[in-house]
Amino acid sequence: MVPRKVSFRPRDTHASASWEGSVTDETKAGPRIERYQPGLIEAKWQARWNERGLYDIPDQSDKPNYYFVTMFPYPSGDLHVGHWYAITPSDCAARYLRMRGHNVLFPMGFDAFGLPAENAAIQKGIHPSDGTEQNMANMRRQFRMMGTMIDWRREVVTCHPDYYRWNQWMFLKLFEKGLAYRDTAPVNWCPKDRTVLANEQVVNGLCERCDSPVEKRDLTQWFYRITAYADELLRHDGLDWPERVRVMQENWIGRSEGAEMEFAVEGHPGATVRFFTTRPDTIYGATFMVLAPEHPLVPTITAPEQQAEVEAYVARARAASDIDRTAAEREKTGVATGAYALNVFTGERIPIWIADYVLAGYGTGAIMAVPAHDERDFAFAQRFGIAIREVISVDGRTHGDLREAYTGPGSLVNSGPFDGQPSETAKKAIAEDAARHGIGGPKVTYRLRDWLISRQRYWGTPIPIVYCDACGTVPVPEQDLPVELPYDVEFRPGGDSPLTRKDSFVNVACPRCGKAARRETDTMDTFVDSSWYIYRYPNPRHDRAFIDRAAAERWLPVAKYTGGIEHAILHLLYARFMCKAFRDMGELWFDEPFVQLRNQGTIVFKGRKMSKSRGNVQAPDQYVQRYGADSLRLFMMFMGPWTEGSDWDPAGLEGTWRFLNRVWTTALTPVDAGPRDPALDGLVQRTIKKLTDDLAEYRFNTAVAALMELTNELLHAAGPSRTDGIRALVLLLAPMAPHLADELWERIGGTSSVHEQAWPAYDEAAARPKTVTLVVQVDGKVRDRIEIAAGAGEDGARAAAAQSHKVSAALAGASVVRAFHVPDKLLNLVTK
RNA sequence: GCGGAAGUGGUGAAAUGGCAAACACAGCAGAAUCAGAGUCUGCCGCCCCUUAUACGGGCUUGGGGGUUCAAGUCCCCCCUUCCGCACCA
Repeated sequence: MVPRKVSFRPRDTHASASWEGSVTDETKAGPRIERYQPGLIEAKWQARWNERGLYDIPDQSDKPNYYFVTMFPYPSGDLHVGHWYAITPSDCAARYLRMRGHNVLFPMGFDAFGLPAENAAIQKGIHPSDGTEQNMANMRRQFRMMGTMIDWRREVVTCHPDYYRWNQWMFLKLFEKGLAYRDTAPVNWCPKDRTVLANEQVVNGLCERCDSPVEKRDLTQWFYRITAYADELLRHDGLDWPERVRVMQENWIGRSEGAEMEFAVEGHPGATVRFFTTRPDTIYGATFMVLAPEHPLVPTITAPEQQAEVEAYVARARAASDIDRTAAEREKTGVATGAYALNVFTGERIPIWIADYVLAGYGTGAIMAVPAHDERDFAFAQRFGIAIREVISVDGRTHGDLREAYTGPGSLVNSGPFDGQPSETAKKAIAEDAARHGIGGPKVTYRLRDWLISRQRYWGTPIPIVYCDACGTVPVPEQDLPVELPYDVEFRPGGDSPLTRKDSFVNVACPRCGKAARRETDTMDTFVDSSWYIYRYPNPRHDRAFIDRAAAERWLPVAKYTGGIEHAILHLLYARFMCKAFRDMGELWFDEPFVQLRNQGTIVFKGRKMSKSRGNVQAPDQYVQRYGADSLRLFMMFMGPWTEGSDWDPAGLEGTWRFLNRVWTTALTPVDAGPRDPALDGLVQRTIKKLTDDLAEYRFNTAVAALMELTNELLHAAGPSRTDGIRALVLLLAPMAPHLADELWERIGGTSSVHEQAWPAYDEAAARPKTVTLVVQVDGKVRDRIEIAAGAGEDGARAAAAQSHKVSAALAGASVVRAFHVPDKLLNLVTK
């Protein structure tokens, strides 16, 4: 049984033997009109566009170039409703710009490396390469079914060697510049995916992909030095980006200004504790220090009598997951090391503790603790009975026992020579004083970590490095690229990457000395692949460089970029970093890859984000079959504001389907003779204006509504105004419903394709209504609505209002003391 | 906890400080039809007046206050939801 909500009449819009005979009588007296059959029309126009190369975009034409990119998909095998929601409105916006007179490149490709393909290999025995190729073939078919204006000649596929060889080349360039390096660090390990992850790919302690709790492991891994660009990445000057994304990037980079200093450890000559603080002004209140449990100094400085307790605490901290350790509002724990540091400013010896509220990964993994002016230090000091000394005071006096930490500004007290200084100036003064004493100085710290790019998996770009016992870490020479991923490998559940077991891959002669050496078996994070694909679209087959500069200079940077908000700090930050790094190498000529960014909202199904891994994707195919791609495209745009996202409920699809049927009927019903209709002419002009503005701003929903209103009027109109209105309607509909528009364009006698027509122009004066409804209020309450000629002044409006008996009745006995007139809209008469 | 966005009919939603609910979905009624589907027309926030209709009137954008001739829109306080950050020194 079919549930009622989604019960559809048996209707196959695709070709059937008898379609030519199926006609309906739409008008009482008029001739019979063919039924709107999207299946036939869409197949016809997709084939014709293809034959004519309508979307083969030249690099140069008589029109200005415009580079419009929407994020390319992972080839999961099917374009689901979420993809349609992301892609078809973007396609509409690109088509609109094309009609506005731009030479618009709207390319597509596949982010084709990644774990799902490899997991399928392990579980189902499908080779990632074969599975991915099959998936891409199906998705290309689906893309054509959508009616997109993609220039497929420029398709980019990241898992093909002619793409990833440049990924490897870029790695070598970054390595040369010291921007790619190998280091041992505590890293995030996903036990389910059996690979390390970048910080950006860990969300609340869980793997971004599979939601498994992430473990910390000390591993030697490859990093891209994104932190070298931290300050520049903080700036979004000149970018037309959503504020939200900018804020997310700023938070992620997390710049803080302060000072780094070091205190000597008592009884350990040469040993110092380096720490970062944003409040050097409070240093006279530092009554203890705290090291992260993982801090390398801990074993050295721990006093013998504290050793057992310290070791136990460190072991516990290491075992705890990040989620447990960072749980908010957790009670403070910690252990004294028994060691003391010397606060050079106060000359006091202060105890050194370890506690897990200090993070190994931030700053130096050590802090000076100022309980009087930091909430966390306050809680810790209270719990362990450590001295709390006030050094910042709002009123310049000291106050004895503090009940809570004071974290605001004030003037310094108990701070020796700095007493009386405002805290803001003292920050700088004390940091500089520290520099004079040779124990540190001003310092800026970031939360952003370098980008961990190596993955212990097969289906990715091999990292072009060879390890030689004699020569060490040796980059693969450029001329030996690509380092090809071997096809013939064995996939096993769990364990290492298949590459580590592939002797013919691993064993290699050292490029430097020729002796036996071993290849790096890690592959690159797939976010590396997608961090530069936009440079490849202009000429994806260029084999001399990662970018065909001659072609790319005509397009780059990307004028409009659309995609999901989930990439705010992942893809978008990485892509900006790569752009800047290669700009500094002279390979790119612009500072930012994406001039304008817009995020579509998320389309959810029953409250959950649609994704293949969650198993709740909704297939568009049945809807395309029943209503056609044009109806579905239109519905994607009509559901609500595109940037807000929506719950997937196909019920409303019936509305856009009916609308397109009305357009069809209206456009093909012969027009009776009649006089011009100035009111309809005005509506046509206003609709053109509305569509022009709305499509430029991605306000698809109100644009569709305006076309519906126009169509509802045209339905009952006659004469030349109707003919002109239909022509405008077909042109305005073209970016949204490209197949239907082209069919109607042909049938109403248009030449070539509707997609090669200019966007209709409008005349501001003609768009203004000739008669308007004047709302007359008395004391702010609506009393009457009067039709008057547009352009009447206040006197005219008041004269018209005086004629209204409803207004007179409301004014009975009262005298008008003031009047407010909004021309052509409203008159508010205010009485005593 | 900090930062941001949002809260409007049965539903999706619309509204440069100037007629709240455009445009649709669902629903109801009618036309046409042997009948259904599709199509077309009308109704479709709440309350009151009225036997009922017609005609009227009042209220209504999460709650409370304010600014204004006029507030969904601006300001203040509160509630709720969603998103981001979250022991970041």
